[in-house]
Amino acid sequence: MILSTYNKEDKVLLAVDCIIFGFLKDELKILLVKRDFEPEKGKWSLIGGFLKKVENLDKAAIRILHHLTGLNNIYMEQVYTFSKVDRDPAERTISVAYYALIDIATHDKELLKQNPIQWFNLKDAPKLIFDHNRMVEKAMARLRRRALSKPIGFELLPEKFTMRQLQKLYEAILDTKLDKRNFINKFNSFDILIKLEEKDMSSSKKGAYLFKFDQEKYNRKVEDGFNFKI
Amino acid sequence: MILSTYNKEDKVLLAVDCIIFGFLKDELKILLVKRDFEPEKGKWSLIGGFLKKVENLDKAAIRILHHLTGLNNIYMEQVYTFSKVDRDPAERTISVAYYALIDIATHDKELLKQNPIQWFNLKDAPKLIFDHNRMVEKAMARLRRRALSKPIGFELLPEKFTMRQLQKLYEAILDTKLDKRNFINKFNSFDILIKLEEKDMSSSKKGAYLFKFDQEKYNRKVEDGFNFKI
DNA sequence: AAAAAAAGTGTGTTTTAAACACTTAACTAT
DNA sequence: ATAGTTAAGTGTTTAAAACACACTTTTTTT
Repeated sequence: MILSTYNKEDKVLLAVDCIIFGFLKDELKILLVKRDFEPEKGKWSLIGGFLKKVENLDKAAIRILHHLTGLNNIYMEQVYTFSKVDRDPAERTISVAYYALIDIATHDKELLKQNPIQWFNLKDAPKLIFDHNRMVEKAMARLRRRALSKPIGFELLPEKFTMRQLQKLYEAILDTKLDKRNFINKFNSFDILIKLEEKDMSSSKKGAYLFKFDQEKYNRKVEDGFNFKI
Repeated sequence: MILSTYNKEDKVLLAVDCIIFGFLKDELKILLVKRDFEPEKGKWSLIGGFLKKVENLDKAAIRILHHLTGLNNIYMEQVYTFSKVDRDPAERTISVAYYALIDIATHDKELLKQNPIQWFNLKDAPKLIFDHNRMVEKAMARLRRRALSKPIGFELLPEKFTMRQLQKLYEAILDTKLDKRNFINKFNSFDILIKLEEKDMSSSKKGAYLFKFDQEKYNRKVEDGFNFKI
């Protein structure tokens, strides 16, 4: 067999850029890195790198994220491939965007060592290089769609959380206010939460019951999907 | 500025593969091509080609589809990027899948000239090369999701169509039987159809009223989305 | 004139979504 | 000790949407 079949075809650089969402203090956040090479050195950027010949894109995303942040075992999902001809002024580069959801508190130690990396509130994140802002928008749209069709929260919240935190997470993602009672009724109907004896005392005198996800039921719902109508 | 910034990075071939769906005689169909080069010469394949340095992916998809089928002005949408290391045995190739919906009857003349191209019923399509069957599955999942969140049909049906055809289309996409009365009630509630005086006599003695889409209302619904719950 | 084949049409029931406000618990300040 | 403050917790009623369901009409064929 001829191995040079495609010889006359153009080859391109294939990048992977990661949109890492986190949630802390009722705010959706995004992890950015100060770029330390040209072009656009010193500007804020998504966490990114190049695909190597011997790995697939999922692997590349994991490797790149780990290399720049120290983060391990983060589940990522492909969002979209961006290919405008002059998106990177230095060289023709196509970039595949991946997004991930992580609980900021859990992963804080891993992150703190790393230097030019920082969480920003999604709302007041800086302007990013190239088409990275469009990537964030696209990932955000995906996250919103996901929140309406599957349970979300396991990856973004600490193991134990209050109903209020969960509601604030949905409010942040869907960018809307929700009624407390309807939210709880609705969420309970999914039957994926376990109410704990324990209370969280940090946000009120009375204290708020903590919940955790029933992992098995949660996963089943992720498979089957549901309809969370706002 | 240095243009050799990324010099040490690997470059790869970037392919585009097109999943072209059609609808005829109550059946969802897919357009395939008999591959005329190695590897896998003579096997059935999605319509595909390689990205050139000077075009973006959307443009490449349009060019490739036109080149192999003669089809023009077909709206395509990116689905997913496939990157398994050995997906193409000849050379490391990443492929971006695009899907499109077309009305078979309207485009038949353009297609007939082209030789090794053929419509297959989705159900009994042949085994395809590489990971193309997975691509079709992924595109099909996208199509299903799309049918539940936006109107569909404008691209797949002839200009004038019967309620029965529309229902059969939804049944084919969602792979389920729907109740005639409920389907009509539901669809009418979207208010995007115009009932014509004309009847289609081809499928019954009595004849069935023809409908067409109200283009403007249809487009508005595509923008806003809706919830078609089966 | 009866049979066959597809088209056309509406209602009642069940389920789901949405709106809505007061009580409880624990602390704080006087 | 008492009144005030703050967030937590909890159900019901109403409105809308989904679902189940069966007979009549039109025209051709025999």
